[in-house]
Amino acid sequence: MQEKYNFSEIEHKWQEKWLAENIDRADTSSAKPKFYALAMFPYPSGNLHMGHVRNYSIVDVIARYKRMQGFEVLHPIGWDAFGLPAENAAIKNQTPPVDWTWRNIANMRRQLQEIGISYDWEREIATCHPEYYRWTQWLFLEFYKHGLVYKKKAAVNWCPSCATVLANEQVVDGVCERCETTVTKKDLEQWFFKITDYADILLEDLDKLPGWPEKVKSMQRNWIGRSEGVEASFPLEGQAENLTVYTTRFDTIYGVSYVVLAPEHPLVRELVKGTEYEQDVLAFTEKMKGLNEITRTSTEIEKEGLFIGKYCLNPMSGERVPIWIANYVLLEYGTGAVMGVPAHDDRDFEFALKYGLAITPVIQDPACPPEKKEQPLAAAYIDEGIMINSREFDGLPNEEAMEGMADEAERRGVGQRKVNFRLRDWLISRQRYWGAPIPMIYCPKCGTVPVPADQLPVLLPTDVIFKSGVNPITTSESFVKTRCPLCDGEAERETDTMDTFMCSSWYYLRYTDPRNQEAPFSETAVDHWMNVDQYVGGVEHAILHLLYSRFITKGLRDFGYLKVDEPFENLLTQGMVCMDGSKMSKSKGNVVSPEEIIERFGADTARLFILFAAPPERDLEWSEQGVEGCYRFLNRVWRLAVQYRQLVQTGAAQERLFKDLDNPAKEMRRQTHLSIQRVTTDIGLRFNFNTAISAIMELVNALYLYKEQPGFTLEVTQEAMETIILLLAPFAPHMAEELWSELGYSGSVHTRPWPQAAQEALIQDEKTIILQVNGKVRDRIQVPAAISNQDLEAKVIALGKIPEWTQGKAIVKVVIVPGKLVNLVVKG
RNA sequence: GGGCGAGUGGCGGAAUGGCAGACGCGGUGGACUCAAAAUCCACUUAUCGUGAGAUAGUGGGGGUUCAAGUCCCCCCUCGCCUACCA
Repeated sequence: MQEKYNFSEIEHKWQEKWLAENIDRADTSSAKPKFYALAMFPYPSGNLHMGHVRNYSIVDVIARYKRMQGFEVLHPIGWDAFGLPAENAAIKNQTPPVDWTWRNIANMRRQLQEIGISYDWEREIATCHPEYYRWTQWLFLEFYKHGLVYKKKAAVNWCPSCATVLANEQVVDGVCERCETTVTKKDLEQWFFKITDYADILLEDLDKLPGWPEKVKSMQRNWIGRSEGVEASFPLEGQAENLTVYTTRFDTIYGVSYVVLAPEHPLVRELVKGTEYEQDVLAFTEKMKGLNEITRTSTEIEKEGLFIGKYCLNPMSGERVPIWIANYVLLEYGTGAVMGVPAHDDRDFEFALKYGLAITPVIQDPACPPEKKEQPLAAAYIDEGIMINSREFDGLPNEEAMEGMADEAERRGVGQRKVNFRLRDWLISRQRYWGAPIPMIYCPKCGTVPVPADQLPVLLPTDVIFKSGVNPITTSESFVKTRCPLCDGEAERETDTMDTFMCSSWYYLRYTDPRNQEAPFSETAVDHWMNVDQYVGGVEHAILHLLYSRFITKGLRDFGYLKVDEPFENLLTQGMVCMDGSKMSKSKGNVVSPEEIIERFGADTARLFILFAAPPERDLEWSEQGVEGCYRFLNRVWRLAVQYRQLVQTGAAQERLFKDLDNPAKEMRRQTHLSIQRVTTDIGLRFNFNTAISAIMELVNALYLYKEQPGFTLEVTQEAMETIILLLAPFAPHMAEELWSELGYSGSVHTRPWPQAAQEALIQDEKTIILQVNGKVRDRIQVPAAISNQDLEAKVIALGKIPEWTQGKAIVKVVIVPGKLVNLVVKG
């Protein structure tokens, strides 16, 4: 055994051995209970960053710990390999995306192997591999077959720079998430997944996920945005048609003083046609179109609107109501038309004030003093109250009136209760090359025809030209020109590819059976491994990826391919890796490369630091000195092993008897088992790896001191050393493995059972009791652990410094917390 | 505007309602050394005190409790998400 900790040599040696033997292979037919540990798979950008290292280290600790606990662990890795950067790189360097991507994967695979994550490499997948995207296409067809995929012309978010459509989720502050170009609107025929059919169940089933952070669930709830309201029909004056509005405050219907439409609302053109208002209205609409998403939807911008010269009738009161258009009404939500109730809505209030529209209160604020009741409102009153100015509903609490009014509207056929969602259907078309082609064919005779499943995959063509602003796939004649599967006539292929969120919405299923050539996965494999027991990734995927994955899982369940309702049983969202207070990123120039750290300190140190510096959910502040501290700690463990080598080796495999231990030995042994207990709960129950590591550090510190004791006990020392190595195995797998073999143990430390805390070792003969007077700590005493409360009380009152504090005062109460504390409450 | 977090030493961070600051970093002192580095040991919230110790102390203010960093109410600051959703 070398005197010095040579991490580089050790790490490479074991990495090669583990890989050659694939010791982390997951066996589907194993009799052990299964555990599926999963990190969100990476985009192969070319290099691993610290965020990856953190993510994978967290999951690796869990995976290794579970293996030692006797579970058969599935811990796979793969590549979310389709996407824009490959294509941009292709344009820039004139290399095909496929080459760029595979080169990046090769490099990142090597980097992953250098941090010693315990993956089953035989299950590695890449979404850009035809054997993978073949099944992504199959998935598309399955959803199509079940009526959950459709094509429609839609005003879509268009990024002029990427020349593609973006999902709402990919537009951030009105600019493209990827290239930060301002997004515009464009009318295009697009493929959609009908996720809205699943809106209710996606919302409801969030309650089935106690293992998810509340934060993520609430983000999904808000995104789905379920609301209950009424769709009311306002008859248009002098026309047969109705104007439909959606409202969640039908109780305020008698307070309507105007109705307002989104400028793009199709009725607007019709209503103003040939009137004196036409020109102004069209000009206003054009102006709105010209504004980008941010300005348009910003609450900061002043409300602006225009009367369009027409009226409709309030379906409840029959009152004549002017029709307006305004910038604050969104076409996409509800019916694109809103009833304006200035007295009880902040936005309507602001609008009415500006344009001098009537403000009629219909709900009385109970807190409003009587003398103010007749005065004009200073602000909209949006809370509960008693109805006024609402005919037969006057005097009722507004919640009650809401029900009555809705009943009446339904009876009279002028309104209908309606549940509305903010969630839109999922637009999956992308006018890009580097993605899974949508398996559809357009035949002049037969129309839109799906590619038969046995003809999959629809391969990406290679005879394409890459240039900015054009979908390269359309430049491949061999791809576009095809034959109709039905009539064999000349036909054309769909040239759009799928949103990469499609590829990542089912990869966790493919891992269960990654080499299956007949199906995306076999029933046996998927039923055996699903659900994912622990999923770990960044909170940035809280909405999109996780919602789409839940949707796809529910669809496949409904089609009969799966049994599970939800894909991810437990979710952990890890914090960012920061430096100097802000997220490590290339643009900020505050990045530390994992490779550099591994070269200088080794993978075990890098892993240990990243797990020790903060609990996993929280942001982590990178600290060079912190890294050195962890390196020092591992060296300290190494030196301990070097010193004890001879001693431990002689007893490595033997049964140990702990008889006639002296006090220091008992204390050392207690420390050992206490550490086992703490590390076990910290990893298994709390995911607090930072405190788990500090518990191991304490054990190491205790052993350093114990060895200085005259006549220390061999068995106790052996047990402590062995425990340190076992507890360290999930965190610093290379060092643990090396020490395990150097100290004469056989086999891999990673296949050893996790140590168990022996209860008898934790028992103390004596305990320290805290003595308080009126809640303040005044003294502490050593007492036999088995002391009775009476004896303890008597002892406390008489002994130590306590009489000093109770002198001349009456003890009114004695609180005893057994084994811990005595509090005397005194008076006078 | 709304939602969710978080405020604890010089720093990262610990504390099932029961000794605030574990562990690590940094700092101080000592040992080893010709010397330095490394290592090992000890100390390290502030104020007062030679000392034993005392007092204060977890963003601010109230409250519940024998006992509050922890539970309840109000307020302040910071971070993230979301945003005219009718």
